[in-house]
Amino acid sequence: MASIKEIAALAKVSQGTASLVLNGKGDQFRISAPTQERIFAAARELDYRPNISAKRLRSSGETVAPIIALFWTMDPRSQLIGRYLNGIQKAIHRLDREYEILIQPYVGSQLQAEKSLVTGTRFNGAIIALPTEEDERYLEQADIKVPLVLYQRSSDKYCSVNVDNYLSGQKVANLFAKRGHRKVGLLVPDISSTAIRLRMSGFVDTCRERGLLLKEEYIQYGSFSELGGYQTASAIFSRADRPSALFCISDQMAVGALYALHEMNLSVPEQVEVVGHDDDAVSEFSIPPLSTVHLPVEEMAHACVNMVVDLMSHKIAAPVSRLFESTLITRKSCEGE
Amino acid sequence: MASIKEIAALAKVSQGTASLVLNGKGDQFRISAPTQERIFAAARELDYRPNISAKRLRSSGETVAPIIALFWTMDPRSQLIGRYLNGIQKAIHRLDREYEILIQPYVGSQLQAEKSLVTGTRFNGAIIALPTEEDERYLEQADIKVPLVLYQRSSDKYCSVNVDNYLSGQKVANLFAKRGHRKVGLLVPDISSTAIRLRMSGFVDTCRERGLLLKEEYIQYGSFSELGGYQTASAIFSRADRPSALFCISDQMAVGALYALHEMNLSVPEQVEVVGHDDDAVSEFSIPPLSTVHLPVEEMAHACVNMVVDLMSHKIAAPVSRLFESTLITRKSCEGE
DNA sequence: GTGAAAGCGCTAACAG
DNA sequence: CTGTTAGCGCTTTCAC
Repeated sequence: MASIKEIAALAKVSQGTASLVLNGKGDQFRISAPTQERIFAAARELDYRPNISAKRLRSSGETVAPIIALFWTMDPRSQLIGRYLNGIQKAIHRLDREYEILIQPYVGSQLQAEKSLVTGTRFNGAIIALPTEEDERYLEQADIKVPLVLYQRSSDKYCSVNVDNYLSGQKVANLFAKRGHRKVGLLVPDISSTAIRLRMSGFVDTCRERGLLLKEEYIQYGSFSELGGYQTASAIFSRADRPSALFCISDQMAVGALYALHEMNLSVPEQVEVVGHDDDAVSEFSIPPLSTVHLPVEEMAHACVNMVVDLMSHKIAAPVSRLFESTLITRKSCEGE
Repeated sequence: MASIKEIAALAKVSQGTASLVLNGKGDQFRISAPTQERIFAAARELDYRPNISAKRLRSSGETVAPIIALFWTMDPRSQLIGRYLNGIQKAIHRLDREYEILIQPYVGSQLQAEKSLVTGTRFNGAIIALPTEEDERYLEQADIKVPLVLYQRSSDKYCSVNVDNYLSGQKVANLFAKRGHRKVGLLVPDISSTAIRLRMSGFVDTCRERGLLLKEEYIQYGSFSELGGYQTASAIFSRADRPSALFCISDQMAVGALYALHEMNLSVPEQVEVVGHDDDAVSEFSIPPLSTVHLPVEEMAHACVNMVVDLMSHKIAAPVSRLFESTLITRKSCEGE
């Protein structure tokens, strides 16, 4: 990467002059037009980009606030980011000190490509949201010294903020049992995620215990999207032998499922009861309104921020974790008792 | 902010030693335990946070890629970020050079609080998404030298990527006219945004031209959310004298409106036809599926990235703008001709 | 009008 | 085991 030194050399001026001109102060300092043009030409030729770190270091009249990075996977779940970000924002606002927040998108299962995590050269602390199982494995074996908090994951090695996912699955299965269902279905996002696996096993295990029939054909994996829900629900309910209740481990999928059922003239909740997961904004206004497992996203975001701040200021050292509990929200698609 | 120098002084060691220890290399360099403890204690006492810029500058074996910042408002529209981010990500991936992307959340109408825009000390170029009208005014009068692209806004002073919002409104009004409606309603997000105002005037003007009746009571302002759509639609349709078609300038609001209509036993599209705006993922799976104005978000994201990159490399100087056209997608809530 | 030089906070190589 | 030193790339003050 070309530095300002090289620009100066090429334009046959001193570094200082080059800096002035490149920062638009040429006229102010009355640098002659030809000189300015030579400098700009050199910059264009060498494709000059100022080094932000150097700029910032030097111009450090402005005190630089500590930086918290939020690693977020660039996958279909990107929908969820809005809600979580709002929580983060509010939590930071409440702190006594200023922080900069920087969102670092990364490709799921490619966390190891993010060198900044090990070099610690971009931020003072980080929150890693929704890592895939592969990413978790990478983290467990890696030696990361930057203060780190995992969101929606648990770990022995790092701090974490999580929700009892297994319990969430159990709650839904118990609800189905109480409602007198015998045959139940399950839609699972085809995403590598411990959280989703736990919700699934909580549900599956409890179904077994309570004698609910969860045939293999009643479990379908689809993309984390309305379309995924539509396709998988269609697959399950197009058979003659169908379940009377359906758990979708994502509200987005549940919305697609509701549509599929509507299309097949199966009425919800009369013929099929449906429960989603997450409590997205839309679920209160779907037709019918969707029963769902509410994730305390804002509270968890808050906890993440506090934890990473404490970690940065060495107030906590050993990995701690906070476990939240989700709540079942019953709406028309599957009323409570 | 305490620097490593002060830590070293307080712990009575040299700066070098302090650096070693604070970076976890104490054991590796066999710094004695008491010394290490003294250093850590000093750091804790002075609440030391390493200066990231300095770290990065120094450890610059890793070449630092130019940084593109994406300014995004922290308001209810945060839902939209997922789709746009995906577009950005893909566009960057296609470039020959590496870039870092950094998302900078900011509070709507508070863009002037973001000093980094004028100091240019955090990124090499920036995209500003969805500024409010107040933010636009600030930008017009400010003297910002960092390469800048406005997304979903137009400007004479800066580069911009936009869609013909006025035309979008016209298209919907024309559709309603063709469908033979006489009385029409309008739901508007109560957000300060030029884009939304233009969509609105395109719709209102064309309604007038084509002789559609858009009474004052048929225009409602609500929050950019399902709830907002629900409330405003309820307000319009609870009267005896109601419109037969409804344009919601946001799919999220449209979803709430669909629910309100369902609740009032007004069938869509038989009694009321509904058209949304944005083409969110959900609109294909609402009940009934929602006709909507498709925003070419991915293409626009792509254009933003290319533009800011060209700006950074001085390939373009004068402000240029690209205008996209939206397309009307007709689904069951309001079929085409 | 332009150049020279100092120094932002930090790390790493080298001494001792 | 710990201290000293030389910059990383940039801006800015002060000379000339």
